[in-house]
Amino acid sequence: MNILEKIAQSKSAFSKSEKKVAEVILANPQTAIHSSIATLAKMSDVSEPTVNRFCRRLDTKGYPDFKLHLAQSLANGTPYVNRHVDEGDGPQEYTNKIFESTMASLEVARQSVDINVVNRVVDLLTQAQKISFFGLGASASVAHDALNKFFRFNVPVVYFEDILMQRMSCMNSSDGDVVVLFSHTGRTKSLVEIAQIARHNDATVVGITSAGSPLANECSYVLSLEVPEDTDMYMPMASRIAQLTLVDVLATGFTLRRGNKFRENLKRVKDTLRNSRYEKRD
Amino acid sequence: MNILEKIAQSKSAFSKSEKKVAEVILANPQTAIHSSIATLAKMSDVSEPTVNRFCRRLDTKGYPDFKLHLAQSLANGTPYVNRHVDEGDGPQEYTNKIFESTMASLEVARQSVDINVVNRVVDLLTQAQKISFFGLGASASVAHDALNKFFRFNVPVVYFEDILMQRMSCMNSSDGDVVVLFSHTGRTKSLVEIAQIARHNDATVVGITSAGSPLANECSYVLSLEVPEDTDMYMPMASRIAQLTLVDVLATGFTLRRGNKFRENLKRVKDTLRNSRYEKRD
DNA sequence: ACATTAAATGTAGTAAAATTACAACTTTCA
DNA sequence: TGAAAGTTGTAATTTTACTACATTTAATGT
Repeated sequence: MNILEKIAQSKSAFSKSEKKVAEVILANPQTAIHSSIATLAKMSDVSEPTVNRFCRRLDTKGYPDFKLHLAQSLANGTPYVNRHVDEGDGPQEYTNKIFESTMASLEVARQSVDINVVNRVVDLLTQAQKISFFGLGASASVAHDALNKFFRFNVPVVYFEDILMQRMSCMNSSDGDVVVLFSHTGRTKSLVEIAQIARHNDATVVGITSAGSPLANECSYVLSLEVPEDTDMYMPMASRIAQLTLVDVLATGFTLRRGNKFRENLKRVKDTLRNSRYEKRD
Repeated sequence: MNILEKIAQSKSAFSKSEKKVAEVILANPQTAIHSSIATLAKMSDVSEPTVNRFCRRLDTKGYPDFKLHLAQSLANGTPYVNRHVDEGDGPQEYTNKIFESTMASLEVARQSVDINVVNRVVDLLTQAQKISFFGLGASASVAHDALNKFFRFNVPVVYFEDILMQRMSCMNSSDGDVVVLFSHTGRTKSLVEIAQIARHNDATVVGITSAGSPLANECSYVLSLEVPEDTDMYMPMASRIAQLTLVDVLATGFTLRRGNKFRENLKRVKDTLRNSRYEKRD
């Protein structure tokens, strides 16, 4: 587990002086890994053995071992999980926190993806007669994005923002059609209804939503993404990004399945856009 | 750069004994990071100063510093550097690669963001009479998402997919209006025109695009995101996610600027959605 | 082939860093 | 208030890393 996270969490288990050490390390971890125990002790205004005890409390063998763990936590661009934005943060702080927590969420999401389902869904998509992408609210833009991606593949793909259009579209669906539904919570009533309608019309329904939700129960296949809740801002943030990344994964799987020739075709699609762009001169 | 790669590459620059050290480290790097210079010397059958010289040749300050670098390289099982999807990849591989390269891109993007501009743009947004979000193609869904976010803030916010609507909207803009334009390349002609129209009508134009592009030149403020090119798939992937994360940053800055009371208001907006959802029972 | 020089490696001593043992000081609760 | 548990610091010890220098090995020219 990420040791910075661990420090933040076990704060209550620390003694007064140990907390001082924790503060200093959390404030500038990059400095910490390049300091000796003596300098860190001085920075935290405690004695050297206190720093040592601090390290052991975190289940490391001692200071050098702790530094190693710290270095690893800082290495992989997935620094602090759960770095929530708070009131007093300036632009520098909140910007970093948002980026970092987004990355952390992606890491969690990555580990929660069921590869077998991914593979199965890619299968379905490559064989689909028609693909529909629907989502409401924040997930609408995810569906929108999926449309954009799959549109390039020259397959029949459908996306509606309007809930009634979505319903009508699903009513007209049939065997061989795939309906992909996006919803973080999986509790949006209208979307659950759409899933039901689509299934009654023999379409295959894929839900990109949270496991065990009402929507998940109505789907033929569920790609569940475990994403730390964005409780702070009352806005969906990380969940959306995880969904989009999953769309990238599906799109990538799709192109790989279609093979090399198909990818050349994609390049042509991109080239077509050239006329609508200003040339890049190097 | 990953130090293990570096060791492998600089093999020719090493002396005979140094090569022995390199071998041992490459063979079992996990052991190496937990060994002292003495044990590593014994394992490699060389003297301690040789190990030390080996470390310096790799541009580290000494053995402890080298261990730090090594630990970072080992963190997270070869982190995400240049992990491009290729032909033979199975679902497991391409899923991981996509997630990892997305995270890597976010890290790069984070470092390239100009905090001062972020702060300035948040300023503008909080004071705007009307906010418009426009983007075309892949960036359309980003604009769509921005709409969704800022709509919750109860500020006049506008988004159109249709290029003509976008133009008309910009023609009607006036002093105090802020137009935010999304484009990865910044070379889409119609979007550059929109920037010009908006500026002629005294609106403030914010570009979320690449620095130095034609679009950037037409904007009052440019939030440039440096994102590694997604050359592989001929599809915008990481750039999009970086833009979305930046939208999150702006939205967060916005709410922070508006203060605590405002955030309670956000909570109410969220609660309003409750009726359209199935209850969650724990 | 041998001498001369440069490079590489190791030995031994030194400095620095981390850890331990223990003493002094706080806090807690009867 | 005073004993016990917990916390923190001082000083000594041990471990670790580094430096200076001596020795060996390799390279080059005569």
